Amino acid sequence: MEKRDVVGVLEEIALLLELKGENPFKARAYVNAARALEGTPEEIGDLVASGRLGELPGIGEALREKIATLVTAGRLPYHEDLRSRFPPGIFEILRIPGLGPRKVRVIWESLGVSTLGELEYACHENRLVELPGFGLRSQEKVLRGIELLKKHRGRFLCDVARREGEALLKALQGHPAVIRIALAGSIRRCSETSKDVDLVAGSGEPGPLMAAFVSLPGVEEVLARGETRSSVRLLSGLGADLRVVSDAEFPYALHYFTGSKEHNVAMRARALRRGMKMNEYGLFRGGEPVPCSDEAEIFSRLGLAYVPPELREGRGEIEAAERGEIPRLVEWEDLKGVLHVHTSASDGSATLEEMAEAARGLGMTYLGICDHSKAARYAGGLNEEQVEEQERAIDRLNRSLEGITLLKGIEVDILADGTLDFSDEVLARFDFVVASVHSRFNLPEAEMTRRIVRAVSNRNVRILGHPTGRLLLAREPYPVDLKAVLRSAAEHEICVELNAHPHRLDVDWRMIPEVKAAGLKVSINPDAHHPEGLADMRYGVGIARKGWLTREDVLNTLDLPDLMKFFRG
DNA sequence: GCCGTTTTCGGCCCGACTGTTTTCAGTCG
Repeated sequence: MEKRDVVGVLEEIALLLELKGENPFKARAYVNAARALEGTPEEIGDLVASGRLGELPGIGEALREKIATLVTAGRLPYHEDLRSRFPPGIFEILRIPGLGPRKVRVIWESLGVSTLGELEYACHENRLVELPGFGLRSQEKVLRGIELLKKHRGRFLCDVARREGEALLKALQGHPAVIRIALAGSIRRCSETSKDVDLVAGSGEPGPLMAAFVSLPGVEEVLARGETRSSVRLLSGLGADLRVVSDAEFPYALHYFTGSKEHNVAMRARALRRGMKMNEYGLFRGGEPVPCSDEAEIFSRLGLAYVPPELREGRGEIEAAERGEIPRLVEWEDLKGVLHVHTSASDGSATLEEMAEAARGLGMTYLGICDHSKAARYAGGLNEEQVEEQERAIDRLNRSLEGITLLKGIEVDILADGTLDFSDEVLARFDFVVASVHSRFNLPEAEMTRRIVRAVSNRNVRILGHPTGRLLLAREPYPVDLKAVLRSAAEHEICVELNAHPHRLDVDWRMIPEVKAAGLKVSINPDAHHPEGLADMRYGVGIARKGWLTREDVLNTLDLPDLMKFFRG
């Protein structure tokens, strides 16, 4: 069992213990152990094999044994026992905002409700109102929460979808029947969420390939199986489709199944206007195929410059391609450094040094440390003394580190009135300041807008962190007049964060053209809380590309001297 | 369930907010 799976089981045990009404600190211990595992760069198999698992902080005798069982046996009877005490639907109910383990337990025990659908029905019957600790308002809130969940049901975050997709790709790539194979669909377009994995293969023998696909180890259920298309559901709940065409048809199929639907409609209409017909099997003029060896040639045959998959959203990319105005989009290799990461000084799990090592390993030349400020108590926010302490630690490290420079930053909380969590004198000490909203998300739009405008007007602030506060598939953005915020940000020459954490991807790519139009640069920031989190910047690059950004539009493509010039305003 | 020590068990992050209640429990970040 992989580390990620072990972490998942430990977190689920914590939840189940809380549902059961166990000592909450016991549940916390499981969460702590999960964090400890996530935080160590070591392979979990090595830790178990070498008997060093117990050396991790928060893992004692009992957890050491349970984790070892999980890793070696792939399952844990303790976990399965716990799980069997509750209906499976209870996990979905727990995802309703405002419902924690205690309230869910009350609902389940007193109403016998065990699925989202039953709960919705119970709300409509006014049965929640009667329960201790509940009332009319909480019932309405639960209903709104169910609506939100239903809206997102069946969608998966980009990191999950990509991981699953790449695993399938890797498993099939070596198959002797495969000539070409690629990920298509929303994953290839770097969408922030996906419903399923789309794979397209070119092959002369679809039969054996399909047989291999439907019997891959991650497949839970085969939904459909045919010669050209098979559809399965993976253990994770994610769907996966494999379409097999001849090798000659591959470029057309890849384009067609990459989408988006809007892009394809526009492309087919264009083909018609030019006397051709286009579908997933080819491009035809008068019934005769127009041969293309790759996607670029298809675009070229239609009089278009190549359109990168990220741009294929039916938002003017075809018109731009016709004019030859598809920009050279920003690439991973353009990134020079990382801004906005956390360390164990606040709620991260790694030290300054470990984060620096990881950033250097990714080829980055600077790393901006941005732990939380003191108002973020839940996240172990730093006070003024701790900030000074960290400053000294960074100075010490910078003297010994080679190839990478640590920058002194802070993610300062924007307080409810738009003032910041540190005085201007303290903020002025940092190399740069990221200002973010972490509380009071429910202010009316006008007040929220005033609040953030005030924050970005502070001369010490250089970056506005996760500008809309959304959590993908979980929390809507807070109401805010983003255009007004962008105007103010432009006036004060600050930069807008593209938070690359897969749960955020905030600012939304649909808004990025407006950010650029306002004359603002975007900073692709991982908001990493552990070393592996730095690689999330890849998702940020994908989103930046969806927003039509070039290297020049992205702050952290600057070399350190130019970056510091920007920070000093 | 972990940890540190008071070496055998008590404390474990905590304040704001919400909706319930009439002084507080649960949830969230």
